[in-house]
Amino acid sequence: MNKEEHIKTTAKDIFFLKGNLHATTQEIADEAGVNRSLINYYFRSRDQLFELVYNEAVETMRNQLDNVIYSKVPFMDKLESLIEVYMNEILKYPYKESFLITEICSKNILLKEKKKSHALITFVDEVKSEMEKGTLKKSDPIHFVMNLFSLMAYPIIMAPLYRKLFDLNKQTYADLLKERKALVFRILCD
Amino acid sequence: MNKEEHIKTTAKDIFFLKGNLHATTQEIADEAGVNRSLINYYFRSRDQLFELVYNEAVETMRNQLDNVIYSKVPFMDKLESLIEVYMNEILKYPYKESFLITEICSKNILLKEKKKSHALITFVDEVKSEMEKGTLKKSDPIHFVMNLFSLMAYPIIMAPLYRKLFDLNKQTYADLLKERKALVFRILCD
Amino acid sequence: MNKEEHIKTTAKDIFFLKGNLHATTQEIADEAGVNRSLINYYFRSRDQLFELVYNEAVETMRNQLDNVIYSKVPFMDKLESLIEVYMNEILKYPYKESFLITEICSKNILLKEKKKSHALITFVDEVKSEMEKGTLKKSDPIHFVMNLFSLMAYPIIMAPLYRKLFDLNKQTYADLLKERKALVFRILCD
Amino acid sequence: MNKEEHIKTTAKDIFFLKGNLHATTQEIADEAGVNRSLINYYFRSRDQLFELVYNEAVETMRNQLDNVIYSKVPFMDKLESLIEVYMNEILKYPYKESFLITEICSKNILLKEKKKSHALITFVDEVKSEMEKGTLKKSDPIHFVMNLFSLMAYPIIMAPLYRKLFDLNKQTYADLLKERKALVFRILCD
DNA sequence: TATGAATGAGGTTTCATTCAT
DNA sequence: CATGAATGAAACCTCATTCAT
Repeated sequence: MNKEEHIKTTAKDIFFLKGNLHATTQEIADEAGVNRSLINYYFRSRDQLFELVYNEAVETMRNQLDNVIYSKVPFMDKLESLIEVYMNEILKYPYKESFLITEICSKNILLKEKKKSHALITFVDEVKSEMEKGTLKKSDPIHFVMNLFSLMAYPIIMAPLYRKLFDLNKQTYADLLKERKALVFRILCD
Repeated sequence: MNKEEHIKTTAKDIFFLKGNLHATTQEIADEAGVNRSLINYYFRSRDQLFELVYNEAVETMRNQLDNVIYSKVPFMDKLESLIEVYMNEILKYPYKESFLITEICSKNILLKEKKKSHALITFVDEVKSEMEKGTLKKSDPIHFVMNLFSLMAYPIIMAPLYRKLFDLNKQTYADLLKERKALVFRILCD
Repeated sequence: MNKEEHIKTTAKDIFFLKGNLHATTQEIADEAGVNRSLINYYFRSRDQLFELVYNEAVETMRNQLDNVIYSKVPFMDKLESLIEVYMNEILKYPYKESFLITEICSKNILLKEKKKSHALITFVDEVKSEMEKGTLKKSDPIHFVMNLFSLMAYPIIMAPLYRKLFDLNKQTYADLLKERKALVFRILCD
Repeated sequence: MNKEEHIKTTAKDIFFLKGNLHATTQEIADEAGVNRSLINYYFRSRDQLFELVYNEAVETMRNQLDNVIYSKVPFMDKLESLIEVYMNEILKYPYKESFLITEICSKNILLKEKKKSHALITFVDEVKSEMEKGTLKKSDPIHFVMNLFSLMAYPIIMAPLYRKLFDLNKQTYADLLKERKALVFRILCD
């Protein structure tokens, strides 16, 4: 069993699945069943471990979305895939987005990434062209993108709140989220 | 100038406007221009200060929404007001929601509040009756509520990310958000 | 109601009756029902308040013992009175002795008092002369004094421990202590 | 040199030999010649260190007394041993008893220990049977126990006071205490 | 005389990190 | 490769005390 990889996986789960973004090195070490110093040995510092697993998670997501966006299928099929892929991914690590919000957005860690995402430009262009064709309702494509991601992400990252508010158990809520895949599609395309 | 109130306001801004949820007592004291111990003098501990300002912010929001929901106006007008009020409020302290996500949702702080919100039930009932009348498209009212809040909140709490992705300045983004008020209404009621 | 006197009495009870030698000014103020700053106003500092009430308690004790020692009665009567008076006094503020032990003995606060107690010398002289007369068993009078005070004080300051060890309620233990008055006398004089 | 053990020993001496019950972690660290945080590393908190060394000291005492009490020797020999052992032990850490008085007795830390000491019961029974045999003067055995421990402990824990009162140097007082071993025996058995 | 506000000293604890093996 | 020991930098909190009415 590769300890380095094991620590990374454990950390990823603690941070982005369990949502314990402020887990200490001790907590991670305990959960992974290794000595705390080992974390420093492999990753130099807690922050570097964090950054590493965060970047890996982002990378995985980006790859999947790129695959969809650059696939040669009609737009509507692409949109459907995108919803499927994105919602599945975000369900895997719901707190990765939370992290985006609280940590990255407030500090300006984002500023590091310089170039605008090519995949994003590609997708926006397709949206624009669909609007011109009349297959999508006309509006600023940015709104389209925002709507899309809002409708997908927010109910997932706010799951605990909504489950509480509407008194829903895990399975019921999971079913609700599954329904949303079709629902989101309909809202955006009708 | 009342220092107690001033510390509270400063803290609220640091926590929920600037998004520095982990601000130390020293940072808060410095920003407020007071001696650090004064924070303990008034609020006993950092945590109690935090809880206090958080609860106050939640309370303010709740009151505003209640006013809208219990107002005697036609549903569509009510929905319009609700969008107006909620988006304005969330713009005031965007990171209050972030806090909800990362801290409250992951731990089970939510469990404290026992009863389901009466205002929420009222609103859901109205949604249901509009669906029966045919003025809203039929679906699970929970989806309606989720859609509504997703479309409003997510673009605001993700503002820094979107501004970066689409390379937009503050004003442009603010205009975009203003546009959304009508847009969200249309999406839900089309 | 004289607040200065009231604070003093309250402090004395907290310190030497309840045994809370480390009571804070706040605790004392609360118990006395006054503002904490008032304590500083009257007594300058916590330490000075402490010293004051301690000295007063010591003074009271000393006066009572002096009265007995300098009284013109036969030695055996004097000894009986002394036991009566001392045990009653120590029951009033059992933790005053504890304080002696932990605080005064370890630091050298005692060094301040310069002259040997005249009353003590008087008493020791009388013990010596009783020993010469044969009414008391011969030994170093210091041992006599130590025995006397040990037998009286220790069971009182250790009351909570003994009550626990022998599983005795308050009243039973009080009765036991009352019995000791005669007992101590017998042990020393038999 | 094992630092953990060394810290414990140092703390024990500071607390129960020197009588500085309120020694700070810094003082202990300085005295032990270690970094202050090391105390937390090994013992988690100052309180836990304190409890640990206190319990160890109590345990040592208890073991020694148990050995004496459960030894198969005539009662009078046992009593002599008990005096020898107890006085030696209490001389080692005189302030351990002080702690008992001020801290434990006033709060109800004692309540934790549930069962009555078996050794104590054994000893009391033996005392009772000696009284019936007529080798000890008849009285409540509790008084016998109290007398015994009072005569041994009090002059030791009050040593600084008595040395001052009678103007005795360390050696003279030590000699006096040594004399007391026989003296206490005589008083109880005469 | 009395008090609420404000301060500063001093203590404890947590935690990431470094050291030495 | 792995670990236990050790360190130092923050952070927090409590409290006595002082200040200004």
